[in-house]
Amino acid sequence: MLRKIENISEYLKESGIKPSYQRIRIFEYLMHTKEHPTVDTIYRALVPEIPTLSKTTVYNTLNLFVENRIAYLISIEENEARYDADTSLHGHFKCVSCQKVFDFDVEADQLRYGGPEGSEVREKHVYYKGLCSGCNQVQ
Amino acid sequence: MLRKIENISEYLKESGIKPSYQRIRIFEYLMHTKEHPTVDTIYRALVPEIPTLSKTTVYNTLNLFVENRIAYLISIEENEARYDADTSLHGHFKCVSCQKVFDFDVEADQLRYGGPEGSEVREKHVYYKGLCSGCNQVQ
DNA sequence: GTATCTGCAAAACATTTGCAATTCT
DNA sequence: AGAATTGCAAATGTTTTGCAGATAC
Repeated sequence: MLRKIENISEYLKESGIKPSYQRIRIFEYLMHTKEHPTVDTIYRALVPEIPTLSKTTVYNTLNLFVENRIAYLISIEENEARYDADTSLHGHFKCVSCQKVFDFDVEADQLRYGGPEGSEVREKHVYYKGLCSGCNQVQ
Repeated sequence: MLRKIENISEYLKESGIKPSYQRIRIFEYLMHTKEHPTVDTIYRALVPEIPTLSKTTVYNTLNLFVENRIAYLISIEENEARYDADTSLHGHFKCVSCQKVFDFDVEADQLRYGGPEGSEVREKHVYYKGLCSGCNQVQ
């Protein structure tokens, strides 16, 4: 489960990131959405409130979050990067028909094997592709 | 395990794909490599023998393979698509330092849960990121 | 002979980079 | 003032599209 974060500014500091206004707002957005947003989605959601915001800053900030491991880059979409502030183990199910992405539970003990011998696993990703229940019935 | 394919032309036909020369050669390449090649890699490997080959054809052909489910699109690389003709369940481990991708075994029973209720799972992908044994020792 | 497939060139995007302006302490 | 951050504009790189010529049945 996602750790309860009361103070984003403190959390960023702990993670080695200087808490600028833009960084706080972007992390706040990422933390409160379940949508695995793209850079464009984040930009469009925040630019009405932060009119000077640029996409470059969104790119820079997300790269910073990923490097400092407080967000995951979800590679489920081929053409564009998606981000998730929930770095706990869970699966993503992508419907090939309606394109929606659903989260689902993965038990930690279902992935016992830690990877090749002597290596250090930092992120575990599980994703499925198929037809979601809605699209499956229509067909 | 990957099904033993004796006759690529027949296999493409069975899969609903007209076996053109380019398609046969591209599938043959994909089947015999373990490298999860990019479009560019495939193109460069084949163009010396098929001088008229174009990248557009490689793109078209790989999209066709993915649609007809005889190849997987591996979304482990952010910037470029990689392809795999081995559609059996196995994991990909990507080293964040040397960028290499290693295959590893995933037991089917490690992913018991088939996905969200009522849905049809077509592909299961498991990938880890971290440091491979070589890069882990150096640090 | 008609459908399909191929491949060139151009277009469309996502992302990165260079650099100047701004902000923070 | 000095260092880091931001944001614009241009560059880069991958993938798609339009369309004409080639190929196959």
